[in-house]
Amino acid sequence: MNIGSAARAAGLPVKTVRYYADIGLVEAPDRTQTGYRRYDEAAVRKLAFVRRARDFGFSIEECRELLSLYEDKSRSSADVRAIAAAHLEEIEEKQRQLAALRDELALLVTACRGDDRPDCPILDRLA
Amino acid sequence: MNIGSAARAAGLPVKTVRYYADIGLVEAPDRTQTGYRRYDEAAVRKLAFVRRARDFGFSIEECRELLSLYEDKSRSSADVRAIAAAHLEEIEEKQRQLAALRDELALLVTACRGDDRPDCPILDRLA
DNA sequence: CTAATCTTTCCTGTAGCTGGAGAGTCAAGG
DNA sequence: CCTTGACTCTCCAGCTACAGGAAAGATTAG
Repeated sequence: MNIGSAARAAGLPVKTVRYYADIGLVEAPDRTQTGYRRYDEAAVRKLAFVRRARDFGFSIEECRELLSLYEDKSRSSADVRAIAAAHLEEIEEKQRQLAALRDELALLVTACRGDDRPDCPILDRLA
Repeated sequence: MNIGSAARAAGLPVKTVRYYADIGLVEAPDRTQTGYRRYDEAAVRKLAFVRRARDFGFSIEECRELLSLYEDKSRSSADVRAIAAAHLEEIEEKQRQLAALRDELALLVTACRGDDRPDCPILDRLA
């Protein structure tokens, strides 16, 4: 399986697959004589695993940890849970910040008449 | 006023003030004979304006637009409002995505016992 | 006068890719 | 056999919004 098919199967751009190999996250098992990367089923599964974890907002480093736990049959679910719980906490913190921001900005937007005249509570607030 | 005092007055790191000058966002009015940037009150006001806009999550390019509207005494508040409203829409979209993500991840975390055993719904979901 | 603090420019690195150049490889069609 | 088009390779640059650090000059306090 060449990189193109592997990328399609995993749902990732070819560039990204190559990038993951460069940083040692998911490397192709071997190369052809002419230097083409060959991917097997296991590698494709790992790529797809990473894609889903990335969709969940896990960082590359978190993905690396999750991947090694994924590979480790004697892992404890507590280890995985700890990573996910920490990530969940980050997301919730981000949510709180975003909510505060939104509320304040929404106030400004509704306060601004948005007409031809120059007076604008939004700029006033920023000044 | 040297860059250090200006940065303190505006609540920004010196590095950031220099960066804003480099990208032509807020430039120091002039330089001393020995090359030191001199900032005046107006420049400091602009720096503080940008800092607050950045706190609101506006991008540098949005700040550039807001700044030119801020400077333009014949601006219409509608122009400002349009930028803010667009940004608000982005924030709300981000909020929706984050909420969906959080809910799904929270489900997984609660589903995982987090003990010494290897079976883990989180990894199962990612695999 | 000296030591400490500021300031300058320039270069590098961050996260996570994406785009492009230029060159080589492969499979199919004529 | 040749060509064409699709695929792949490596390397380099750029994106956001700065942060860190080196080496050198400027300024200020004691």
